[in-house]
Amino acid sequence: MTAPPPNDDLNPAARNGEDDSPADPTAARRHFVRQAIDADLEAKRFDAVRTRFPPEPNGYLHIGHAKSICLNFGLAKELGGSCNLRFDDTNPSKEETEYVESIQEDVRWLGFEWDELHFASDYFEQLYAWAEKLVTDGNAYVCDLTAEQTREYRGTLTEPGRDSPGRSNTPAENLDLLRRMKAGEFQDGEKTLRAKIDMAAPNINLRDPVMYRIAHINHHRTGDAWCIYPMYDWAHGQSDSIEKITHSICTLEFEHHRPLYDWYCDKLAIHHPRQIEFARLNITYTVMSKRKLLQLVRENYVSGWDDPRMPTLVGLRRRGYTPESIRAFCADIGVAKFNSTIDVVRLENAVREHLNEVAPRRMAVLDPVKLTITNWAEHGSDVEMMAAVNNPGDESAGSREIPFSGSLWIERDDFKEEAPRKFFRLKKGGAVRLRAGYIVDCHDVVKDSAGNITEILCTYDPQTKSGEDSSGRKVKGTIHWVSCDHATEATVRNYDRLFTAENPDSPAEGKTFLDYLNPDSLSTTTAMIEPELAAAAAGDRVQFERLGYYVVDADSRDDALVFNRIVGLRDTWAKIASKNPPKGKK
RNA sequence: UACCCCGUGGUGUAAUUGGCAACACAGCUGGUUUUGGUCCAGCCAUUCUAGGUUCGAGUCCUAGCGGGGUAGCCA
Repeated sequence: MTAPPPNDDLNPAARNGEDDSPADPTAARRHFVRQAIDADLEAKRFDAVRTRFPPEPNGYLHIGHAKSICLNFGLAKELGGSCNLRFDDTNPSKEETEYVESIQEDVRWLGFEWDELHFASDYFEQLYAWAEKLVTDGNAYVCDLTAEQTREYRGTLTEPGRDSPGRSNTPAENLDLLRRMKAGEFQDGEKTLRAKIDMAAPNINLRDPVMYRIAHINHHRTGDAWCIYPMYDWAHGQSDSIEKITHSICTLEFEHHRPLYDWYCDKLAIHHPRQIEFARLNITYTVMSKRKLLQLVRENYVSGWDDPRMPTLVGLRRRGYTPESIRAFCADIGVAKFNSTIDVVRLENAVREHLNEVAPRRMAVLDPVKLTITNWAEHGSDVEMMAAVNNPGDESAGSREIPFSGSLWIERDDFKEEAPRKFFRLKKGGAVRLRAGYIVDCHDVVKDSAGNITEILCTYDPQTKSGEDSSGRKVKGTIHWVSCDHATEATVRNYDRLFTAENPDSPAEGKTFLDYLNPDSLSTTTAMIEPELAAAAAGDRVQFERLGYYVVDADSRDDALVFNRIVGLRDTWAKIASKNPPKGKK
């Protein structure tokens, strides 16, 4: 048993970290939770660090949970402690086994392994025994008020509450009533067990909070064994205590539950963990509430919990995010009590940074237009194999051979008949480097009757072969391509942000978050891809040169590849182009 | 208009606990580059306000202002 010191204040002034050597670069990076734990260890309040991640199995985990997971498991790892996974399954009307499984998968996918796996429902027997103790000690009573009456009696934020008639029952009467509640003698809602604290407390959580409610519902683990179920406050801290958790880390909205958390542990005189609250994660251009995510799924705004546009872990996984990048993101954003919103570019940047190191480069043309090399006949053979490096930043990634021919697909965007001064790609009368190929000069274009360009005619410069250029020519631009005869088709799903508003959670008058759904959050196209990609398997991540990072989707088949855009490359040209809007022409 | 928490560049987090406001991202300049990617260099702050204590305040004190949370038999 560990009694808490009187001062649980986490204000900076009250912090008392260990005396870190200033030379330790990580010392400055320690967030307030870490500092509090360091201080507790120093003060011998606890002998080790034991944390837990306590999800309710009523939905899929999202990036916000990842912050909590990284915090709890990370702290345990850093400090040589332990971290449990515990399902807070005290409300059988909302919880399902499906979620229990997905949550475990998600935690493991993120790269963490729990020391012990528990369910709050495993503690129902102990919880009940403790409830009888509180009753016997005169610290809890059975209340007859209806839900409606309970609300009325509770008072308001500015007025104190009134005592429930049950408050004057004797312990013996309460014990009898509680046992009959447990035995199923009463209907749902007929009675509750309430802690006897203070109906005038300014903190409403202390106005005789409900401990047990009656619900004749089948529980996903305990079946029909129980018809009374503990409330969060009654179950959570006690579960922490049973597991000898030292630091019970939760989000800010539980801050004024802490006095109740402490009250239960004190009255029971059991191991007393310290609850510490931090600000939950908000990210721009998305929503994080389980209710809203569920609505997006149920009403088919997305294809499911694992839709690549969802901020769920299953969604991010399918989108192609790496666990490393999510962990890096969580470490990057820090932990504090200030309610902030993180710019989604931070997340995008995290995955870009990781993939830049590990994703092999490949060429794919998403919006193909044909480029014909009119002097290719001068070349000795129809096809020439070109060496292309897999990652210019990583020599060990090696290179591959790609076929080059007189008939190529290039990106429609990479050609303009008349181009602005800063356009470094191909234009009529201009030249461009074909990546890992030759420099070509454009002399003409072919158009259909509607005036659309159907073919671009170029000559190649034999002196300019990639890697053995003897021409001395310099061109401003390099573009990607694939050989028509060697390319294969693939479906490419270009995903974008799900919402157009930075904060869909605060809609304008008369609107809802659904009014800000991005109609262009998914655009699908058929791309031409280089031969090397034919062997790509689901989950493989590559960089399509000059475009972005892509992952092979689970829907992909050997004869019908599907790629998801994880994130685009940083696009400086788009910035320049948007600053100098084209005049007149489309 | 009750109680609790929080205010540091555009965004987020630091500041050896009273001693030159730092790091990252974004933005802007420029350089390198066979990806307009990567990489490199530079620029970008009256620490919410007003008083006070002090040789010295982002940090301590007082008052104000602003933001968030709380009235489930949800978690």
